[in-house]
Amino acid sequence: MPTQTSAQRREEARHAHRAAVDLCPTNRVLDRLGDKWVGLVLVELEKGRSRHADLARALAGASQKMLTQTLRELERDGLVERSVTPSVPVRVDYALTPLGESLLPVLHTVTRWATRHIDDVDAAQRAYDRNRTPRSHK
Amino acid sequence: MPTQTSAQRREEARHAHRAAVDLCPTNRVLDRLGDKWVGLVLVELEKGRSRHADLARALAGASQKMLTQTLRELERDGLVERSVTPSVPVRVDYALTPLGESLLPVLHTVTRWATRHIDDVDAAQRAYDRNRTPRSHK
DNA sequence: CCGTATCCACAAGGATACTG
DNA sequence: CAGTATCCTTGTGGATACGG
Repeated sequence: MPTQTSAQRREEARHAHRAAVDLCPTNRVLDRLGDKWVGLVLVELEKGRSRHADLARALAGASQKMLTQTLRELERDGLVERSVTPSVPVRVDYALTPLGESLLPVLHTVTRWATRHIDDVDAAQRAYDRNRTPRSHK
Repeated sequence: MPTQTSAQRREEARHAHRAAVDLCPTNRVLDRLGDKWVGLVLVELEKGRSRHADLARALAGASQKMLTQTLRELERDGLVERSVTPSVPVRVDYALTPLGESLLPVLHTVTRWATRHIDDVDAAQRAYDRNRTPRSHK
């Protein structure tokens, strides 16, 4: 008589595998890169140090909350450096750290693939949708 | 007298910018790559064609629903090909398409950066957290 | 064996208003 | 100017059960 049912064993395996996935460096990086505004911020900072207000202008689609949150996460990861100049009003600049700059080539690799193959992806999506959503007339 | 308030103009700009972001090939790809199980599936299929059940075993952490959903999305994007052998019970295999294989080097670039620099990221996070959550004793 | 349908919890993201 | 706090809507992912 087993001390655990097979369902119990499977659930344990699920949790163990999930913990491993969450620790996996690649997945952690993909996760960060997958955040909605991270790519845009990196591209913007690649042009050079930038003030908060300038970033806000460049990322007009992002809410103030999301912009700040994104910058904080990147700062915590050591990818972005935040520097405050205590004037009145205060001036806050953001810049890539060396670690952040080392990530740029990775981003460029993604961008290159995307621009080269996005047409293929679009075509595939259209073909897929065509076969599943046949023209309404029967 | 302006026909729109500045608040209205800013909101329009937000929406316009967001639409552009959603269309941007790079962001679309980052979005897909950021999906929780996409990286794992690609790594698994890189080893070769695989049955659904084998993928389920390899991705023990993923629920059946998410596994299927992930595979569908990748199929729709033209990255993965699904083939059904109508035996009893049915046998379903998944394999990378040439387009999917062309994405592997991109993934490897991410993996390489991640394994090389994850220690730096961890150190940065610890340092950041240390300065914001000072030891409880005062 | 493979897939779908439901229902559900939680996290991500956004709108707004307010502070130093 | 930069940031925080609050509230709210939506999307993502998971558990479970059922069907071909």
